[in-house]
Amino acid sequence: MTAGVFAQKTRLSDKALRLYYDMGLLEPAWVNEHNHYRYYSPDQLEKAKLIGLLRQLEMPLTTIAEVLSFEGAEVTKAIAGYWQAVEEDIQTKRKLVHYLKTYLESKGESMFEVLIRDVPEQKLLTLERRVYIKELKSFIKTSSKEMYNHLEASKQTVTGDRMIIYHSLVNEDSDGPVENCLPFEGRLEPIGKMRIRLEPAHKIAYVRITKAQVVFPDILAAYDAVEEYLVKKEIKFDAPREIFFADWDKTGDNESVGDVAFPFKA
Amino acid sequence: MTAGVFAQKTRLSDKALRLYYDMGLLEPAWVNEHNHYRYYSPDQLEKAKLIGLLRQLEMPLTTIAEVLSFEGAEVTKAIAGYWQAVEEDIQTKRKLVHYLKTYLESKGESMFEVLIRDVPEQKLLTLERRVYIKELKSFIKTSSKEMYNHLEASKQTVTGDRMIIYHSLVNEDSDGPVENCLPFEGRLEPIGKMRIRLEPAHKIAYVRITKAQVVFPDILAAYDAVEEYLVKKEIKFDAPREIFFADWDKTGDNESVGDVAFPFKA
DNA sequence: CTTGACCTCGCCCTAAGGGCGAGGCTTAGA
DNA sequence: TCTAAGCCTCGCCCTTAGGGCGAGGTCAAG
Repeated sequence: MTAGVFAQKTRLSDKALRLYYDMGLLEPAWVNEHNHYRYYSPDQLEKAKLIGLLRQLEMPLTTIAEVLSFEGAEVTKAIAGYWQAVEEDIQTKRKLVHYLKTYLESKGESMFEVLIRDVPEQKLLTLERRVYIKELKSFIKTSSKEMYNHLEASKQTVTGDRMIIYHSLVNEDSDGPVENCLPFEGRLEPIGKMRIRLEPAHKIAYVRITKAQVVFPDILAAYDAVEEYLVKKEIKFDAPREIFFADWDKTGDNESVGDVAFPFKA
Repeated sequence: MTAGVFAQKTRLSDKALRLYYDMGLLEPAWVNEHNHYRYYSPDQLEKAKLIGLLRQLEMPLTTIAEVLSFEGAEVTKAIAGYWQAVEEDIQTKRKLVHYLKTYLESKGESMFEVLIRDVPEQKLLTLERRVYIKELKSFIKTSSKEMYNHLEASKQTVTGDRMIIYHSLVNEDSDGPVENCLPFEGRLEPIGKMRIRLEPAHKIAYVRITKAQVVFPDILAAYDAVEEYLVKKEIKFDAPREIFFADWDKTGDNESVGDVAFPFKA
């Protein structure tokens, strides 16, 4: 079967078939070595059609190649896995759409009240790492645990509110350094990747957030509110942070758990 | 504010900002005519951030430009409209995933029994048009109504099963000509774009489908079954058609409404 | 005056092809 | 046997929304 006929039968374009050949996704049954004419066999119709259907899902060709390398139930599993990821992606975007809606509707009348307060000098035990948004939760969990363990082993206790500092943008495809911080007093040796540093006294502009608001994209509104406030006042600020003063597990969804804060020099 | 500072504040890349400038989506507050340095004003932060969020939805820049050209509630509406389209697209794909699952699971043991029957010569009143899959339903509805009206006005009646012939591929981005056909007897003048033609006697290979199966992508399985049968027997066939013998509105979801058929010459 | 940081511009790259045109191959008709 | 039409391949440029890199111009501070 010539390339043209095969294209018609599979409802794939000639160009697409050539591409699949070039990248080894669907090799013709026979290729004339002299003029490079491609000839397909009827056995290949099924595979070609499957590729076409997977492309209708906008599955990338590399993923399709993977899927086709499987057999039997694995194929279905691979497709389901891919689709699961798509659904999750859509779910995130859905939330963003919702956020945009409320953001645009409440334009101007921010739901947040921006406050200012002084933060005294603090000694911090910190763990910093570059993480993507996906890894953020687990990073916070494990790094907190490590640090608490270290403090306990050293017979020291936490003396302030734990903080997450976002030194740079963290999202789907940008891993800003994130620093998990625990304030303490007394003496402590740094172990592993932990650092001990002194944070000078400063002021922060902040808004108080509830547990329910600590979720993408709702939390963006909190950041926006503080940032807008500072920009309006022409105050220069440093890396934003989330300061948690409540015990996460013991806090209800509509109770305050912490602040979204931007430090600045008075 | 220089380009770099603005990029940091908006969390957009420098390249992106330049692109938005080049295409007029977000013009800097001032551009140095001599060295083309761009300078932005704080007023533009909000717009830039909105663009960034819309890009997170993977909204195309042209659509973003449209959205930004609106004001007030129109903006929200435009975003909602865009998102609606995305959801519909996902819904279609979701169905396709489901179809793939059942298709791959029931590999080999097709649920359809392919049958052969003779179709006698028929006189057809037809309306043909190029339509995309989106327009298909409404085309069938309106063209059927037109033809029924014409038959009634001419005191003729339908003498066979109505048929939809797909002369070429119809989907999201390919509008094959689609022909809606009503068999009749007697004399009739063609009006408007209607055609009257004689379809010679032929054989068809077909599978019977229920009302529930007349929906993308389930109907693909029916097409596949017949096509596979004919290919295996090395029988050449013509444009496929859907032949409906039942009254759509009076048929239950699991009752047969028609056949998916491929005509061929014996 | 120099250094380093910042900025622009231009080129090439991505994924999955679409469109077009040159040139080669094959086959049917004259 | 010649020719024209149709089919095939290959190569180039185009699309989106930028990313990466390098050359060269610019700015502010030491």
